[in-house]
Amino acid sequence: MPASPAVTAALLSWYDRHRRALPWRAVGGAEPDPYAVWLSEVMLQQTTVAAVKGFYARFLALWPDVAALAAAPREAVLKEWAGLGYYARARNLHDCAAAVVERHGGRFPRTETELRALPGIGDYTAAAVAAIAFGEVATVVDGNVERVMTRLHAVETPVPAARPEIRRLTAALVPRARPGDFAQATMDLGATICTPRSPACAICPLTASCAARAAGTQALYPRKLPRKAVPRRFGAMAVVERADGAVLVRTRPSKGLLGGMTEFFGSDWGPAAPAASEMAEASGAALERVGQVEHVFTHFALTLDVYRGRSRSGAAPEGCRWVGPAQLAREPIPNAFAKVWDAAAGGTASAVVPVAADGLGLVGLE
DNA sequence: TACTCGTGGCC
DNA sequence: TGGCCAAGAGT
Repeated sequence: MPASPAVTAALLSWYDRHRRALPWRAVGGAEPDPYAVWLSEVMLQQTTVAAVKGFYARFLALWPDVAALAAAPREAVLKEWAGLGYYARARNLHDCAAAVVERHGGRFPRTETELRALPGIGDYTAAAVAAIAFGEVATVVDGNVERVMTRLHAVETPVPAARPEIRRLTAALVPRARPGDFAQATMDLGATICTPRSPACAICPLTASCAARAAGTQALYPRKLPRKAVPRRFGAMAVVERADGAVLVRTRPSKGLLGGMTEFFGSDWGPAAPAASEMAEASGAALERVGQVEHVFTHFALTLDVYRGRSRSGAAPEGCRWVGPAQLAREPIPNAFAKVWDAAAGGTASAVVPVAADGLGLVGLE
């Protein structure tokens, strides 16, 4: 399949002048570190560059290579991932590191097929690591590439049904010489020029070849089917203290929503929040309601009534445990529950632990 | 195929 | 304010 020299050349030329400087990118033609490429690609799944940068730096400092990450305790990996979202990625990341050590002697395999067989590596990440880290001629298709290609060719089929067509269109443009740069160029273009809203067509290197631009319809692509409305659920969560200042927590089931993460004592989530008396009885504590927090997950919104109080007996309800401040700081607490902590701590001046605001919450636990 | 699975920023 | 969006994977 012959490449399209004009579009590919224009894109690579633009990339050579305007590529973004990102921490995980090798500089000056240096060899990319496959571990760094893989780690960044997993973190970047459905996640913005801005959100990833701090997490990436901390992971690389704590675990500089795949063997170090494989040897880390699972709880430590989850704790460092807390706040980044999609926690199955953290579990798969850890499993993948172990698999690379066990199956491949601690070196990432270089082919798309071998990479694809590892935990947490799907079609996109396998192609991206193969192309960027190893120079394999792989077709990398992410959300940016979809947007660029559907505009370039005015693809009328909505995604995800258009994926096979988008893949063919992309594959026809991949150069044998610089497949990794081509992939990153297309993604950089999608992130900075061919953006979802208000694309900067006037300064786009592909504007002369773009079918949507010629028709003035660039904003219509990629075509998408309407989504369903997100339902709302209600529940309650309580920050319960023991006399010595320990707090009641429990670990969520290892799979599913926020799998393996730590939560405070709480109710199930459903059409209505439980009554205050119900929460008090189940927790064995005298509770006061201190507020409400709102959190929007991908497919539902959650409203939690927040309670705070002191245990009467010091007994932990079934499945719960007491943790002191030092241990609490090591717990993997997702942002949804960090909001609960903040609301409980901010409820009165006599909050157990002072809370500052650093944008990540839980500063009072450090 | 269609659903599950976080979070923050944007307009 | 709320819907949309972001370098997707697993089931």
